[in-house]
Amino acid sequence: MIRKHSRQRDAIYDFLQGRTDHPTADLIYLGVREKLPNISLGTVYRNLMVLRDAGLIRTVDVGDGVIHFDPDISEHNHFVCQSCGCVQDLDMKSIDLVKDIAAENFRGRITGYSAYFYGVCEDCLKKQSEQKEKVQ
Amino acid sequence: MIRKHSRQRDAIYDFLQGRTDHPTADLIYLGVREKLPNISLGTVYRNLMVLRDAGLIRTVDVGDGVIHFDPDISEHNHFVCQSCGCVQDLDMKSIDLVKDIAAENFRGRITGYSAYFYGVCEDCLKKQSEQKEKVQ
DNA sequence: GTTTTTGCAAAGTATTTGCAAATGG
DNA sequence: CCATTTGCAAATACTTTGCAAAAAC
Repeated sequence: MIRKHSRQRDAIYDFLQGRTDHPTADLIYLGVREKLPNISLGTVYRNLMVLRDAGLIRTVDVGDGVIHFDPDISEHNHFVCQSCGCVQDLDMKSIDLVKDIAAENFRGRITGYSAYFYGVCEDCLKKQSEQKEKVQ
Repeated sequence: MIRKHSRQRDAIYDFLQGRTDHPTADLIYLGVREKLPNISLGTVYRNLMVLRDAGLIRTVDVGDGVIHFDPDISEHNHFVCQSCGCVQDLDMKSIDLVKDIAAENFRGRITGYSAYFYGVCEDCLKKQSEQKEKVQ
């Protein structure tokens, strides 16, 4: 639980605000170090988990073995580009419908789900078609 | 790519066949060691990845930081019990519908998704209601 | 015989933790 | 002042890798 303020935690929180690129702890560490050069990676990890437990940020798992962090705490899903690795938000309607579909044939209680979608992002699709044009 | 047979790889594959409990590499190592006491953990990891790349088994990520392995290569989703940690198969209809819902407002190309559902499994629900009865 | 696979141990990667010192209220 | 938080470094957990020897074909 958060009991006191700390410049470090505030800096980490502020760094995340407005970002939609879902950085990893390592990237956050590098970014926050520009304002607080003495901050340590351990402190970054600790505070990210504290902020997560306080419900102020979210962790995002996209199957790459690294935790990503998201300042957007509203219920939404994510997309990972298999070409460039970027993680994007997914504005997904009927997000609860998915849970209902899963619960249909299941005898336990389903309270939620975690999902990520993968494929090729808009930018990489563009680059791919530009490459094709060059070849022709 | 698989070029030669090996007792180790066969034993790992056989150990998984028929299982629905999605064991981790470590558990597979312990299990296979009963038949091949000299097998090493590195060999287990190597072969699990070889089998996965050959499309003979699947890896399952349920957000607990450990890779689980599944001999069932058909498209299906998974459920993790937050009480006991077990991983169960989910017989989920309209599995592709989920992809379609996600693609609605997205400008890239979505080719697939990975999802796991969480909650309380049937067994743990039962245990919980038994506990309640005792207290009353 | 040549190539693949193994066992072992060491390395790698991401994250967590113990502890004395610093900071916050 | 006293409890929380920090920086540092060491530890942990899981997985991957290098290499000489063994196994497969």
